[in-house]
Amino acid sequence: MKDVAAAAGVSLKTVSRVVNGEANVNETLRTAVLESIAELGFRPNAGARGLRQGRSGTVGLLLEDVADPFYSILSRAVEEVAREHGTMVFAGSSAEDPARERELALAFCERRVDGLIVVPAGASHSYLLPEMRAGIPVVFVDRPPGDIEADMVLTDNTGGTRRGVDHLLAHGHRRIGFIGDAPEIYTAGERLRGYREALESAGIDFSDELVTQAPPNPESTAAALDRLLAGPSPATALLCGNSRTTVSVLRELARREASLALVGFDDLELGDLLQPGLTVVAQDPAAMGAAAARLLFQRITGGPPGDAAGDASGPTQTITIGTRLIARGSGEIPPP
Amino acid sequence: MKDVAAAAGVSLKTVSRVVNGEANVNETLRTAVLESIAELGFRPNAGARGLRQGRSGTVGLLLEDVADPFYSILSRAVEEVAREHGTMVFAGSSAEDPARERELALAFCERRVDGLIVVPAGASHSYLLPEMRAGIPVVFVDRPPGDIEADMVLTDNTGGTRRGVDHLLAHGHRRIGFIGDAPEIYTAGERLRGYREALESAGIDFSDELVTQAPPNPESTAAALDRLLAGPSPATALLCGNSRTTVSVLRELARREASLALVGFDDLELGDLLQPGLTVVAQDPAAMGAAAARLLFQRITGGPPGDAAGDASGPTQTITIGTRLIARGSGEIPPP
DNA sequence: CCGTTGCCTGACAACGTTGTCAATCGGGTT
DNA sequence: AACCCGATTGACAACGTTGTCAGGCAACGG
Repeated sequence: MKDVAAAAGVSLKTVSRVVNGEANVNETLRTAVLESIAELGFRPNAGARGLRQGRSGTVGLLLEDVADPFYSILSRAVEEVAREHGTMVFAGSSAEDPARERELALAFCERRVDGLIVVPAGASHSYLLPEMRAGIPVVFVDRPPGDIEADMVLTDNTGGTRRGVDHLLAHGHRRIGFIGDAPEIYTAGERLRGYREALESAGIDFSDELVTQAPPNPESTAAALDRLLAGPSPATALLCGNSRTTVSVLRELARREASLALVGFDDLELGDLLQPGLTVVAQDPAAMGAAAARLLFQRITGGPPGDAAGDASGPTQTITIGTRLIARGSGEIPPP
Repeated sequence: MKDVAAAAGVSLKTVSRVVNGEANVNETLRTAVLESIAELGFRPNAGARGLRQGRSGTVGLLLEDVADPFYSILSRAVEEVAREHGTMVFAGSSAEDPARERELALAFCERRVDGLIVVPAGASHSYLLPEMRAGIPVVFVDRPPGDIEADMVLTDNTGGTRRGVDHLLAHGHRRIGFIGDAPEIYTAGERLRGYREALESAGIDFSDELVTQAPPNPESTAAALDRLLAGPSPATALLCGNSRTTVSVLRELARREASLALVGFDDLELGDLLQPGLTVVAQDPAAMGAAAARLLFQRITGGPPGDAAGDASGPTQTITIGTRLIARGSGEIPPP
């Protein structure tokens, strides 16, 4: 910038004014400065600007895994909203490791991100309190934070599984199994709750042997299927609590050449091409990402105090995103 | 940092020394400083450090679409390598729009990224020349840059389609169709070349009516299928030039209840669950991302001059990543 | 003619950090 | 006793930008 000023024969400050499009700069000088800028290939240093102004034009996005379709779609939605605010996105994968989550979050904070969107991996997030007090807004997505209060964007997990079970009930099933993720996982618990509620509303007793809560690996899923299909009155339908479980179940069913009514939670890319098509309770990761980003930027921009939606320090908000049942065949198989 | 220094009763510089783990600091003082840091919740400002040191600990990753599985896997691989170097990744989606690509790339440069990994959308990249001359290394992935010379990481596209065609030939096919992306796209051209070469090696005449080059939307794919399956000697096998085309073809075949031998280029998540399983020429996006990132960090770190692999200003390198044929059924259907 | 106003410009400090250099101190060397 | 050495510490400038403030100038009203 010093060079540009010298080349254009003006002061540093005038170059700064031109770069920032401030009013009250003589048109001749402005042109001269712009020419020098082009000639020298000058590009303002966002870091230095951030240092002076206190804003980096940067947000951090902390996911379980950038490569997971659910999160990558969410990520893209965040990016789009950030773009509207002239902000770039740091993305990082926690790999479900609380230590790594923390390490990444603090690394983002060292980069002085203007805000943080976090899919919690660990159970404790009090390590973020100092940062939040220092003025970095944080929005949690998909799962609530462990031990602090903050804005959240969640899926209507309970309503989703309720809808899935209702769908199976409507097709005549009474023995409906559920295979969900480990009970420590927030979403797993919520989804199980929806399953129970739906059965209860239908006046059907909850039976333990129809429910499995385990990590979604092939082995435990196969074992869960064994349990479901064994015994005198086996399950005729199954609700899968997450997409990895759904995939494992599909593989296992294909291997056994077995079939039963199936509804998955969370959509799969090629669900319509399977035989039969996969019926799912679809989440809307793009809506979640967009909602989280909007919430975050409201906090960053900081509306007038008192305006609940805009006040940077207002009470925390929770946004719940609904689910959509997509019937493609597998969920409409009647009981034998 | 000033506050920490005051609290610990030392100078700014001593705090800096402790933060950076420099030698020659009295153990007592070091402890005192660390205590003050913890107490005040001090976190060093990476922007200011970058300003002084000339390194931001940041790289930019410019993709077509963060949400696309191919790129999101690539992205994760880049993140892992960056992590080893204590570097965070800015990710951005160009949406195949050259203007947006440029805008994002320059925004990254304003943030003073230490390097740039780019999947080119546009045909011209000379706009990056000033930045590269200013010392920002750039590595291109998946496609070569338009009009500049730089490091690249590419898939062996030609070898991949050759392998796919060979596979179909080995299963007895002689009328093998090819539906690829528009000819402007680099990878589409390379893949078509592999198709031609494989046919040539087998002594089979290339026939125009078996080849379509068009954007991978459902309509043009359906039209292409029409052409392939019409006429006196229709195609008995088909090689799809990219995964979106593959999906369109699968949908269209399902709709028509038709079937033919099919090999896709680029793997699909649930390819093994389809009936029949989808045979593909799989790319390795993780390997591409890792290779690109390693190349980039070699340039950033800047090995000894003369060391081709490490010299920051050495000659450009091109790394080619091989493909893998995964037979799952659809490519092993014999001709009627 | 003079004070006022509005426009335009530049000098300077400050943002938070680190590299450079000088200063101090205890101890060993000649 | 004079000297040198290494270890330890701090003062200060610099990185590239912008906010603050003051100064200069022309037009304007009185």
